[in-house]
Amino acid sequence: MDDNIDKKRLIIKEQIEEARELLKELQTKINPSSLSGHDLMTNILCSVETSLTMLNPVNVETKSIPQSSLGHVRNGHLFSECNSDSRKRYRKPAVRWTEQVRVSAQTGLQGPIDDGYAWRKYGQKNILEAKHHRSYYKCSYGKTQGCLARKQVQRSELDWSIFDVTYIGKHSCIETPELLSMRYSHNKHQHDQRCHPNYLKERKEDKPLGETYINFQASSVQSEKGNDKQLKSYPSFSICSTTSLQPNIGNCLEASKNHLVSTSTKTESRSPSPTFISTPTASESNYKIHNVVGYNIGEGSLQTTADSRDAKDHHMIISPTVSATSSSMHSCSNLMDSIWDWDFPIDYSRPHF
DNA sequence: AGAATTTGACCCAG
DNA sequence: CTGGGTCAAATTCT
Repeated sequence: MDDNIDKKRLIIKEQIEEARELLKELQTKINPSSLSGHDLMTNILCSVETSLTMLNPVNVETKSIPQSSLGHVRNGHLFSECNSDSRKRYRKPAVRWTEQVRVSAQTGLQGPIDDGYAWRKYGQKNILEAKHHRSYYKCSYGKTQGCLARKQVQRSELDWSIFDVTYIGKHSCIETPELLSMRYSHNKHQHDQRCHPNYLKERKEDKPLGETYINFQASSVQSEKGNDKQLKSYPSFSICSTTSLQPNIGNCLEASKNHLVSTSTKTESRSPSPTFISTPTASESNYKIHNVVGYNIGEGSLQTTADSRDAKDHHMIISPTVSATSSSMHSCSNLMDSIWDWDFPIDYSRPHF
């Protein structure tokens, strides 16, 4: 029974990974001057990554990522574009997620390198009780375009070959055509990177390569309905994303009909109980993805993240019967966009899986 | 010379 | 008070 589920998940995962790689390929073929097209592809890629994440909760090492070691984002600094008044106002924490990237002697020079963005290192700290220092990067366009994206890179405590890369905030910068064409263009990218004099040095230090793990971290949201206050915790989810290249874009998003990854909400003290719901399908090779980002609130409904613009209406409901199909990339993108809120309020406790 | 990195000091949430 | 995050001057690199 468990084997059956694992097989199905494996197939779904392979299909989505295939989709991801082909989307990246497609992205490189889009006219770089067409920002909307590129943005669309980026959104789809994000959605695919998210789906992969939901499919692989148990594949990630159960390494503890203590809240303290992940630190926090202070409003004043992260949102430094604010004037001194608005610095004091509450701002939602920026979206934050962690990728774990494995580096090995054998595969160190293969696979996707970096994330295609230009980063500038602005700090390095030794972290208490951590063997390895943490490096701090911000987007190179932070000054010129006010992009607030940051990332932190730290070698894993448990596995020397794994780097924890924590991304904080969305890129708001407009990339140059050169960057756009470089992004997701594996061959060119790898060539450029390897030929860059800094490449070996950077790779040795903080530019992990190869297998990637992504942890979307848990959050707690206090919602108000009338006079009732309710604290809801949204469990984290994680995924190991391998980088296999497959030749066929075919139906990448035809994932598992009747497969649903969901998690339950909790109130106050109860632990969240991540649930993988699966029912048999007629054909294991023909899958369709359901909304995988959401929270089971009972009666067949899923609840997703808060609408940040309205604190009193902290969530929206998505029916699990809505499904994404591969018939239209655009509709898929819209759907995925609807289920993933980049302004998701997040806290930084360790993954549950 | 300009860009990028390093590193000690500072800030401030917890 | 502690320690993670950031700043910015000094240093190194291209």
